Amino acid sequence: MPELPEVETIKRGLNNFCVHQKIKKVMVLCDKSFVGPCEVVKGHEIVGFRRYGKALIVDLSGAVSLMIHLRMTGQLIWDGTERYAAGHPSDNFTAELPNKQTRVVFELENGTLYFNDQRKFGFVKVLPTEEVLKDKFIASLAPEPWQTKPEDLYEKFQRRKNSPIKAVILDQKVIAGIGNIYADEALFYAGIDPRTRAGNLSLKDTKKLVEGACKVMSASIDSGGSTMATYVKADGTKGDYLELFAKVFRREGQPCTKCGREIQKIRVAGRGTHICPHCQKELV
DNA sequence: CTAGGATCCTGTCAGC
DNA sequence: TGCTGACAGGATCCTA
Repeated sequence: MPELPEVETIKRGLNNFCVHQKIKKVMVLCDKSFVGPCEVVKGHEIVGFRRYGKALIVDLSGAVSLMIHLRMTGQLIWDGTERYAAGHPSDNFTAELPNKQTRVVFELENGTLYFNDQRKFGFVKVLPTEEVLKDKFIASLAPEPWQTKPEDLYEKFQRRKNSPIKAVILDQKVIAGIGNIYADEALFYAGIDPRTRAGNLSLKDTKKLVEGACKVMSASIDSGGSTMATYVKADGTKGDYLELFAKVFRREGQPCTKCGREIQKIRVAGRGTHICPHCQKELV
């Protein structure tokens, strides 16, 4: 679930709450969720946080780093004098921890950091700091939307010309950080039907799509990511920031904010996909 | 090389 | 109530 804006939100929060603290103890409750020797982490201080696409890097003293990928259902929940939680939105944000979905626990000096992950697709991986950039996933990441040159992206679209454009922008080797929410939102911004073959986008279409990705992601980061724990709606019920800015994602059956026609949910590249059939045109 | 589908795992929800 | 299948904010692996 968590995409670039959510991971950026986590990074900023943890930098605020956890940096410069020593890791007193690590508990691995699910072997699959922790790659590498967990003993080497103990006793080291958190030096800082980095983010590459959807991957979070925790740099520790002793030239050791952690790479954390939340995949579909990962969450990082800081429990100190206050709670700070982000990632896949769920009751875990406010629940008693650890619980059934807790996979790794980091005891720090002023609180505890929980890595929760319902589906166990995510992981924490230990590696020497100098090898972070050599990690296969990190090394193959394309530039993020703000650094993407439309000309380069256009080239990649030509190479993948027969795939639906949505499938192509979900590929982290093509453009980094986009997931199912922001793919739908960026395509809506650009007025492009997600089923359009990538080869049918012009350079102008490509520019518009990059612009859309930048705008929707910046807006999300500015509002704290789409999945903060703290958002309470006016009526007192819980919500997430998603509903503050999403124009199509999870809005099937509701009117399009531009034209009033009904937002539809379809299936593209094996993923649930939300479109306005009137505002988004299939390019041929 | 590309394109498409299966797969990892747990949980929830709709339909019968 | 219980069962079944579909689906889920990701990425990789396998096959053609």
